[in-house]
Amino acid sequence: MRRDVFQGIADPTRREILNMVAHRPLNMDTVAEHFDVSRTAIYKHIKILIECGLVDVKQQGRERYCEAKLQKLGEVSDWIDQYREFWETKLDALEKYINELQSKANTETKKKKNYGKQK
Amino acid sequence: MRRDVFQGIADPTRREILNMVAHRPLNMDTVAEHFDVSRTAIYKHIKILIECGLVDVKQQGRERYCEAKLQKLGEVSDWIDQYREFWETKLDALEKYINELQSKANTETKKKKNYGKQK
DNA sequence: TAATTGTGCAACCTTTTGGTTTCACAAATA
DNA sequence: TATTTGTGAAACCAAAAGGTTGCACAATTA
Repeated sequence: MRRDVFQGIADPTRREILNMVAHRPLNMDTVAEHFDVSRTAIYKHIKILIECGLVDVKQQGRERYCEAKLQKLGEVSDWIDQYREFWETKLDALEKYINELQSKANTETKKKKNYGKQK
Repeated sequence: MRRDVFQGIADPTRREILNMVAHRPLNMDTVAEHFDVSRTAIYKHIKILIECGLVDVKQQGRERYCEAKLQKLGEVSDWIDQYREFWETKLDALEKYINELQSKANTETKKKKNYGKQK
């Protein structure tokens, strides 16, 4: 099964768990008590968070403390950043494309993109 | 079914679709041809992207052009930003918690968080 | 007009997701 | 020692995700 950060944060319960343990490490049951689904259900969510590297577990006596490893969020952040200009300049894809066409027409540059209909 | 941006970008195929149409609007089949799964499978992905507001469709004759609406990525970006200090300062949750404890001990402030074991 | 092209959708399938209840077990506590 | 507490895991379930094939149909093109 696919286990990447994007999937890790896809579920709202998991984002809530992350938010809890981001502030301070918490043991399993403390996390679970915060939700109205079963303890086991929360364990499964935590397991997924562990598998995709967003949470780390430290044993302490019989308790297991979850702590957030938020560095992984950087992957998502980086992915988004490459598109930031598309929305922060208030241009949508179409406007941006038209701009590209116009500058191409003006400077007679050769094609760089390859998604076009090539038939 | 849940339809938010987090879920929209959870699937790698959908991220790839988004990347394609971010650069310029493309009609359905052009997008579909780029993948080795069936056209219908890609349509379903596009449908999800539409439902969570990341893609918009413009009819043009019998063709339907998908264009990216990347503003929605801002929601994810904002969510991540609230945790940025946790990883960019190179502190993990535990260190940060210890720091919090220390400053509390020093200034005798009252508790603000409520995730603690209150039993 | 006939054939092709771009699309939508229904029906169906398998795997994953998100949940449950139940049992087991070791550590801490009365 | 007996009980409570924190955890793990198995067995099971319904629904959602992600995929398929096949048909329908209107717009375009030969």
